[in-house]
Amino acid sequence: MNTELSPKYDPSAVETQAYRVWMEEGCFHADPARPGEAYSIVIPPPNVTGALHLGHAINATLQDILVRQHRMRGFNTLWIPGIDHAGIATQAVVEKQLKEQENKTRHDVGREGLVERIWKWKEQYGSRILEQLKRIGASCDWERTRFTLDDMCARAVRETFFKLFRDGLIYRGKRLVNWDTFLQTSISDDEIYHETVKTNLWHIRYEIVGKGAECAESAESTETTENKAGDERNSHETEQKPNLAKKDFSAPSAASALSAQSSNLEGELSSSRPSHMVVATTRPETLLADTAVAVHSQDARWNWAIGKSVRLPLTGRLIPIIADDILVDPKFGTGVVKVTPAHDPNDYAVWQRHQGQADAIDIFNLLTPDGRINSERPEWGKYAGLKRDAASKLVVEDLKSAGLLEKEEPYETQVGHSDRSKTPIEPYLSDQWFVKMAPLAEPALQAVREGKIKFHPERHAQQYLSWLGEKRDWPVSRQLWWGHRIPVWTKEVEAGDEFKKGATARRGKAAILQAKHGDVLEENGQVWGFARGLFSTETGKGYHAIALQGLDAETERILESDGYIQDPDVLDTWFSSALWPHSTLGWPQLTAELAKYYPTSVLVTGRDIITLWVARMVMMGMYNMGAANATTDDAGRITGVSPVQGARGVEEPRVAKDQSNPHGRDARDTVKGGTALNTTANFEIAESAPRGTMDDAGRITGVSPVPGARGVEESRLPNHQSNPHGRDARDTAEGARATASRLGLPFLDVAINPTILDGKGERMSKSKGNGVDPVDIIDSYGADALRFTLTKMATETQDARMPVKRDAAGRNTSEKFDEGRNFCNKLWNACRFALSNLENVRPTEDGATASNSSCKMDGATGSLADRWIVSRFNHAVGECDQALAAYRFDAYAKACYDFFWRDFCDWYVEAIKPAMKDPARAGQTGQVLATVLDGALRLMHPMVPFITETVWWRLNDVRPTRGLPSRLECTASPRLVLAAWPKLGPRDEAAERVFPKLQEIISAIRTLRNDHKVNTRQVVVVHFKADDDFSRDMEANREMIELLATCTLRAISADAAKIPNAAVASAGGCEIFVEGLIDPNAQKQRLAREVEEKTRLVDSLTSRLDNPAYTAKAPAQLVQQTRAQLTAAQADLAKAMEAIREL
RNA sequence: GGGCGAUUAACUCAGCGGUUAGAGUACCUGCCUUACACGCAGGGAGUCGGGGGUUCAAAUCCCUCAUCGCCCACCA
Repeated sequence: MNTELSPKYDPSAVETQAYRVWMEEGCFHADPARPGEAYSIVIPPPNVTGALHLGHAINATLQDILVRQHRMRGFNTLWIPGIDHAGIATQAVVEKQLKEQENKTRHDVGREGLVERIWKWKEQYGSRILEQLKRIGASCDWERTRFTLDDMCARAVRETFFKLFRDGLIYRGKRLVNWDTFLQTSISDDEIYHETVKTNLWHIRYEIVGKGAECAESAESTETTENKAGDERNSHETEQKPNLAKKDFSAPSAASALSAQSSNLEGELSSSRPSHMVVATTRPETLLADTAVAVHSQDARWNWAIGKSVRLPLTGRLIPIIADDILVDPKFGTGVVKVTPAHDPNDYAVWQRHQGQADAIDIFNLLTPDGRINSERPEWGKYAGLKRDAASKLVVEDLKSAGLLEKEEPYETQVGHSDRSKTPIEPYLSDQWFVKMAPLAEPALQAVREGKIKFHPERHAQQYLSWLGEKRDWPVSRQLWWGHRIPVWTKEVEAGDEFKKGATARRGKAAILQAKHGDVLEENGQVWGFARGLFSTETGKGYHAIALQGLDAETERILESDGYIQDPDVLDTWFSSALWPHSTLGWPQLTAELAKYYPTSVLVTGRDIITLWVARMVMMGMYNMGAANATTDDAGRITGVSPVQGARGVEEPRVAKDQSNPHGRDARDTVKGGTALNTTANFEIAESAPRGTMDDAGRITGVSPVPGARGVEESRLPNHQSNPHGRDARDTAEGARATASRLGLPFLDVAINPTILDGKGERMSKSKGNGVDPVDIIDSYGADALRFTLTKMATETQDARMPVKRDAAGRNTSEKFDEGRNFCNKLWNACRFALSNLENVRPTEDGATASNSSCKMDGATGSLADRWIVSRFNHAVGECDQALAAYRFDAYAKACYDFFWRDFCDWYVEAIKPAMKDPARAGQTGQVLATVLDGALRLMHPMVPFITETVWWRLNDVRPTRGLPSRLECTASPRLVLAAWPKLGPRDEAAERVFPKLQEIISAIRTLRNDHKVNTRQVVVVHFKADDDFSRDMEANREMIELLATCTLRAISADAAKIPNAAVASAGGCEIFVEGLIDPNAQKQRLAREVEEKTRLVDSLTSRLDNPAYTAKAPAQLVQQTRAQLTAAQADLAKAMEAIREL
């Protein structure tokens, strides 16, 4: 290979070649059999909905930095790439395309047709995404690329669903869900965004109807029994009671109604009990499905009416007036709330709360799946079939003509919209599968609370904890066609619960009908399914449901030929994402990869999916991989599968809880607000815990490692389980890994990468049009430039703003990448220069040994510059190590930048030019140059891999042996990607003390030259007045000073005489006189500035020292330092003032 | 309503108890000094959002106000 570096840096040539070599040589491929501690990362799989933008690019870059650095550090490193099928999002995109291009809906093309189209989309965008990642330079193990919908993931999904199903953690229930009427599927809370919508608040009159005609009497009794507090107001009410009954309900005058209402609001002096209640709503059409109105039990305006009814407008149906102190805020509005359980989450909660109580209320589903008023109730006849807006309009009109519309006022409200279809969502009552969260969430909370998993920056743990702490059950079914189909087959059972009586007389799949509720189904000792009885409150029918454990087309066929039907729904896309860290490694098979690389080392992701994804991965990782299912060695590696303890171990803790709950209600199954799930709408019969036993014989592969008692116990009882040793097992890396492995944690660290915003502070996204395609940036700036800039932006302050503008080609771009490009260009050219110097110099003949002995870097004979740059390099190594260990990528980039550009290019390379031309010294300095260049390339490689790799090849050609093996590790490696990470070496304090002083005086001379407008090439004559030590240092480095300051040193001594007509400066603790620079004005200006500065400093230091508290309380060393500073500053000031006087 | 974060040079951001607050970009001056003009040398530029407090010492810690952003909940 010709390794010569082209004079002009051409990113695309460099990138193409380097990446091809890495791929051809399998540099990214991980082999679990190879030695080395494991370091593994799974990529957050990008959605296959479209191409990647800069948000993905920064995420990939940061992971690649970690992966490359650890690979160089000798870890057995694996980075798994992959893509997410992104269920609803992808289907929505394809459906939209279908509509736009062919004007068809999914129903026109059918399930298979649509899924086929989505697969095509997936092929197209999936490969585009992988291509983008490669262009960025991601060093993923492409042989292990996964897709959340591939067979490997599918097996993990089946296994997990099966386990949850068997363990009673999955149930089917009627729930009020967020319904996307366009896509006709439920969506999770997280897929909703709110938009402010201008609408009206309609005040509607509901006529109060007593039980029979005896309103007054019943009112009285209500008061006496229920009102213990609020006597004052009650006395009003009691006195006013007689006026109540006689009212014309049908058409009260507006005036009287208004006055009645307003006085009611004040709760005083109302002359009569109102004949009606006024409720306000933004959704008048939902009143059709009202099943109650609620008031606060302590609200004297209304509590007398509790137990009475109101006549529902337009339908005439009577609905009860109930008390609900949670729903109703008596201070808000009229104090009366209409209750539409099937169409409002709060109202649904009311319905739940009142279930089984004396004041239980009804629930009617109002809508059809496509968002129209349904025709389930005859009373809705006129409105049935109307969509939201039409129904609303008509209802309002009808209310108006019936005189029941009290008023109509403009109102702004937040309306939930589906993130996928961008249409308003409707609360909708439907059958869904749910995962119980409480038992899964608790251990996941614990893992973070106890620091087993650490967030970086730490504060992000809070979001995780607060979300998981709610333990809201997870609705996992989606009425979609793109995704993992729910692996449950059901068959109606005629005699209601016949399935419960079945017997497993025969083994084998033919015996499924005999399987009874709670049976583990097996054949030849191989478990294949689990049976459960379901009961539908809606149809009143019983169902036999079987969840399959694995992917087995044959079994599915048998089931289906037996009349079983697979559930049509698919799983929430996050279900498969939640398994990602272990499913990609082969689980449920116990693969070598799983044993070696799980738990993964770190998850790098954006903060927006901490709840959606991170939390669920922890839960499912712990559930599937936790504890007793595998034994581990001391380092936490899985060494084998322990005998599966069977379902019993899992059951026991659960059974204990269930016993208190004989009706199958699950008190743990709560929704927000502490309301227990009402279980009469729950399909599941769970009167006994699953009872299956699992055969542990004959399991080789393909059978799940089932969590045994221990893991589950731990997770169930976390609060009793304070760390007995009082110390965090993370004290050692090995301990951390062992703990994580035992608990099944998917990763040890979570590093949150910044969100990329545009110049206006808006989140970058395709749909907003402010998204930037990383490939566009790579095309115009280069991948390394992209990576450098993104790395530098990866600060702890999360939002990274990036002004975006449009380039000539109409692509989005950003000037932010100039910095990265400049850096890469500098890097290229500096390397080219260094290498051309090295080419011209013979390396010391006998290689490392000779050079090692001839170059005494920490002795006195090496040049100051040589010793200094090695020390600076070691400083940089320390900075980089520290930064990367703390996930401070910006600090890593800065350390590289400062070292390479400022120290190496600006000073070292300039300083050694004469030495490299001098055959007597070039050998030695060449070794240092080669060695430091070697180290710098290693240090920067994770961030800018292409350019460093390319230069590395050239360096290997030019200098196969660098020298200085004792300082910098120089293990021969033909490929930088596989070379060793630099070791932290010692600093050279003397060199780092003296060199900066030389820098100072050089800068001072340069400044004088500039101030006096001396021509760049004109050599000036300089005298120094300096102490003996520094005089010696300057003398020793005369060549460097003269070169870098373009000057000749005339006199250097402690008593150098003042030179007439010389420009004067002081720096590095000495006085500098530059001959022949006569520009009194410039000189005056400069001295005046210096006097001002020094005066300020002297004042500041003086006042500090004058403060007795300071000298008494501040550290002595600091005080001493301050004194020394003051002395120096005073001396400087005196000199400057004297110089002014002499002008 | 609850939580988190931000506010530092014209712009984008570091710094998070201790010298005269830094970088990149932009700007000004001079240089095409044969590695690099995507560069070199030099320079100007900030009462660290306002107010209070703690401390010998505050950009840094605490309180408060203002503005902006994000997350969660909710608005009948």
